[in-house]
Formats: sequence, structure tokens, C-alpha cells
Amino acid sequence: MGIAERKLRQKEEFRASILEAAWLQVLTDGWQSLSIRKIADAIEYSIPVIYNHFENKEAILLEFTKEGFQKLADVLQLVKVQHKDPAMQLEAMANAYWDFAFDHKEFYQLMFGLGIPACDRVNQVAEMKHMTSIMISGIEEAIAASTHKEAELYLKYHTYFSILHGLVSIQMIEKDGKPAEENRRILQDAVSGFIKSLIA
Amino acid sequence: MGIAERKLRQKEEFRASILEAAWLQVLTDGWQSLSIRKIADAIEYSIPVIYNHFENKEAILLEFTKEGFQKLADVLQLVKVQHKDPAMQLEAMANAYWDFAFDHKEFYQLMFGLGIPACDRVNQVAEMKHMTSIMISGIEEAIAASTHKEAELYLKYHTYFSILHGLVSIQMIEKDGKPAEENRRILQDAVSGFIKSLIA
DNA sequence: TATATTTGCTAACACCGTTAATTAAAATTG
DNA sequence: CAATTTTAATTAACGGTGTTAGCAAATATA
Repeated sequence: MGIAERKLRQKEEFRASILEAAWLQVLTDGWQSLSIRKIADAIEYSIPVIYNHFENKEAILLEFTKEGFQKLADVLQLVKVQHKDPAMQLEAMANAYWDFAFDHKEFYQLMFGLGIPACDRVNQVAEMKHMTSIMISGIEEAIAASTHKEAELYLKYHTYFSILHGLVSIQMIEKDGKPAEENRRILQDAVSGFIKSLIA
Repeated sequence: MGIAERKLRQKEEFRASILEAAWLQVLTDGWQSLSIRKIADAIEYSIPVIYNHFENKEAILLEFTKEGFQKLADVLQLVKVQHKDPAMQLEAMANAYWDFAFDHKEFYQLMFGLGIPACDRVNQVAEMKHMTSIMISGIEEAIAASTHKEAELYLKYHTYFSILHGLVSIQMIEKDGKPAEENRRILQDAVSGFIKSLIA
């Protein structure tokens, strides 16, 4: 009897339709404002049916997180095998990473827990500009004291800032508590490389 | 008559007590679970009084965001003036930045919109490990092909990953839409510096 | 003292995630 | 086919969120 099979198939279709409706929500209003109730409304079923297919809202977001990492892994793998030279591999992967992030912004923000309420907030904060101006002046002095003074200030500042923020936030994602003092070496490695290329 | 002054003073005290209670909440359970109702409960007033001092919840978080950037600016400025050599300034500022982030984790996460629901999510995602393994193998090959093969694999991988994530997320915070293609130069600058120091 | 103003309150609105209890539908059994 | 069990979907609720309208009490001004 194919009844069991049909039921399984229908269940799978139902699950897919939930994800589809959810993803539409995410694309429209961002993953912050995804709600079970809106999904239920979109698929024209009552709220509790969703809990027959997903344990909770988090499980739905987890599904997208997995999908996002799979997609990212795929594009990285794809560009990686297109180059033989390891250095070019790393460069190509970096470009692919960048493209993925902005071509699938919602995926990326979900994968790395980027809330971006700070986005609205941060840009109207004079205190932030003040902080960055201190960084910028540091870069400026370093360029002035270096051998190639043609280095672009804002480019270098952005690089410096990004390295710092990236190191910190990756560290925060990976572990909960304070990172082992040993991990500071990652910081020092990255920063010393940056400084070397800036002044030498 | 000092009545107006006293009122202003009291109003200021009230405002401060709201922020104090709110910050206690943030320290206890993270800024995600800060709620107006819990603040009202803590200061033993009814809910709407809070709206006499802050337009909405976002305004309270904005206050902390400002405070955080001010604090960060202060520590950066402090360590900056302790060094004459610009390179050492940049290095010291990087260390201070790192320390600030982990010594004031709640501030940092608020300032940069780090939701960290992904934190729980991400670590149980096999797909992420798969993606990172592709990155790691790229680094591995680059080290193998380089002149100093003693370079530490995981250190370099973390550096590479952090640079990429930092560049992307700073870019996402600063602007809403897709970044101008010109901004990709920041990526290329940072990555080429990293690769150079890795293989040369 | 009477009026005007400010201050704080209760109660509600409109959402949210989640779940218990119940009815309607479907499949299985006799 | 009829009775029974199993499954599916629903309604209604619980406890939570941010926010606001309307009202009473306390305070300041005239």
C-alpha cells in the first residue's frame, strides 16, 4: 500500500512549504521579524501545525543556517579547484566569500548572528565616529612615518578596523567565555602582518 | 526658586536609575532579553513612566551603544599616547581593542549588533565545519608551497577567516545595500597582505 | 484657595512563541 | 460496510513583549 509513502511525501511537501513561506518572510523583512504566526498565515494553516514539522522557531532558522553554510562551502570549493596556485586559491576564495555575503545577505546575517539593529543605531552615533577617528589618526601617522606614503588612508583604516572586528567576533561566536590568552596570538599575527605591509 | 532645578535633578536621577536597572538586566541575561517591563519592575514603578524619559526601548540601547563607543575611544586614546612609534601605537591599540571587547562583552555585542543566537546554533552545524575545512585545506596547501613551512595552520586559518568576516560585517554595518564594487579593494588589500606574509 | 500642570497609574492593544484540550478527518480493523 | 483507532488540524489559552490612551492623584502656579 502506497499510503504511507504518500503521507511521507505530503509531510515532506508540507515541510518544504513552511520553509518556503518562512524564507519569503526573511527576504521581505529580515530574519529578525520572522514569526511563526506569519508563516501559518502565509500557508493558510493554523499555528500549531508548524510544530508538527519543526520543534520550534529556532529549528527553522537552523535549517537556513545549514543551507547557508552549505551554499558557502559549495562556492568556495568551486572557485578553489579552479586554481592551482595556493595563493590564488586563497585570493579567489576571499572574493567568493565576499560575493556570497552580499549576494545572500540574509543567509550571511543568519549564519553569523548579525542582528544589525546596530545598523540603524550605529550610524547616528557620534561617539563611534570619534572612536574611528582615533584609529584613523593612528593609521595616518603610521603612513606618514612609512616608506610608501602614497598608501590610501581610508583603505588602510578599513582594513585595520575590519581585522580587529573580525577577530573579535569570530572569537565570540566560537566560544562563549573569555578566550584563552593564547588566542591573542591570532590578533598579533594578523595585526603585525598588516602593520608590516603598511610601513615597510 | 530652586524648584525647577530640583525637578531637573530628580528627573536626571530617575533617568539614571532606569539606565542602571537596565544595565543590570543586560549584564545578567544579555541585551537580547532586556525588557521595559523588567526595568519597570526593578525600579518599582509602572511601565509608562519609562517612556517619559526614553522614547522607546531602542533609545535605551542607543544610550549604552554611545557609552560603549565612548569607553572604547577612551582606552584607545589612552594606549595610543603611551607610544611614540606609530607601528607600536597600532599594535597597542589592537591589543586594547581586543581587551575591551572581552572585558565588556555586553557593550561590544550591543555596539556591533552581535545577536549571538547563532552562537548556540552555529556550533552544532556540521555544514559550518565543512565550510571551514575547505578554508583550512587552502591554507594548508599555501603553507606547504611556501618558504616557511613552520607556519601554524590553525593560527593562519583563524586569521584568514577573521579578516574575511570582519571585512564583510563592518561593511554590512556601515551601509545597508550592496557595497560599491570599489570597496572590494579593501578586501583585496587585506587578503593580499595576509597571503604575502603567509607565503613569502 | 482655586486653577493649571505635571506625574504616575490602570488597562488595554497588538503582537510574539508555545502548548493543552478538543474536534474533524482519515485509516485500520472486525 | 460499520465500528474503532489513529492521525491531523483547530480553537483557545498562557505568559511574554513594546507601546499608548485615558484617568486619578499629587504638585506647582495664580
